[in-house]
Amino acid sequence: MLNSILFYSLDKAIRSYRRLAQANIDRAGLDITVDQWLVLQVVLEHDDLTQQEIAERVFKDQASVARMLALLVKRGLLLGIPLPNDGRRTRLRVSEAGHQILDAVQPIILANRAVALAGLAENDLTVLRQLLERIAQNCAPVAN
Amino acid sequence: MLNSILFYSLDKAIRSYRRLAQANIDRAGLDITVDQWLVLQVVLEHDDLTQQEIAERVFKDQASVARMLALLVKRGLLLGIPLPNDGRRTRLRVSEAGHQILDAVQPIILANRAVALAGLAENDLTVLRQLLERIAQNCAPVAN
DNA sequence: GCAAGATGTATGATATATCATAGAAATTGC
DNA sequence: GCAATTTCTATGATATATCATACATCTTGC
Repeated sequence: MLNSILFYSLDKAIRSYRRLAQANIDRAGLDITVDQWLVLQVVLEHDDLTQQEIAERVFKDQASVARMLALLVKRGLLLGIPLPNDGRRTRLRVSEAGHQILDAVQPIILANRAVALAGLAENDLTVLRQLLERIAQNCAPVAN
Repeated sequence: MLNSILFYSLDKAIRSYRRLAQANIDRAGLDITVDQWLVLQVVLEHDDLTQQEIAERVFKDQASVARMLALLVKRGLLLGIPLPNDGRRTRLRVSEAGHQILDAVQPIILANRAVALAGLAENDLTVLRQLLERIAQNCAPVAN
């Protein structure tokens, strides 16, 4: 039975949450995806990362990040300024429009989390996080 | 910090597992994706479901399932036989090639699960599943 | 300095995710 | 029995996921 498979529950939980999050962002009239929001947030916090570094932080791959960044720049949420010391890269900066959308999304994300985690105690979350981290570690390819 | 966000851990765990699973399937020389495998497995168990019903079982949407079924038929893993009592539908059946690939993938999936869940006690899994189900339920849209 | 290797980015190909909608076929209400 | 509604499937548009690879640029070794 599918229901007895742990990964089914995992998949279901994350997909449910993502749908909820996206629905609430859409409902607020904000034109951004959850994934774009995440990348934008990472750039806000660190504007000197390579695509690969961003990819590791958001757990996507470099190709996905490259396309998302191009889209965010195209939409005017990010600015790409050529880096003088490395001709391959551009320094990314969140634009004014980007800041506005991040500010608008922030409370929605917090509300979503509250809804998603309703009824879970602080201790539950700690246990959950530990188990999930263990699974991720178990699955990680041996680096070397 | 991203690391303190539960959904980050969730996303990371499921993505790690999916990558491991796909890598091992690929390594075995089997030409099927994890998602295709899941759909094929569902059809094997119930050959009279609508796309919508399959979609609910695998927690995808109908459009995704439609495309995956078309691809599975095209690849010869599924057979589509028109249903006499409903001109809109076709009865899906797993082909001989489909059975072969399911049989070949089965042990790999089991091995993957063992690797992913190494070090987790039976009790951990129960707790984990309950918490994940609760989250999914919290996020589910009110049906009516 | 320069050749070899490493790093950073972009993109093609294919698969999946989602919404919206079109079109066909079945069901319902009356 | 037929019109209105519902159900089922397919598909367009756009976004993301992944691998592979092309290409430019940087770094290292010597």
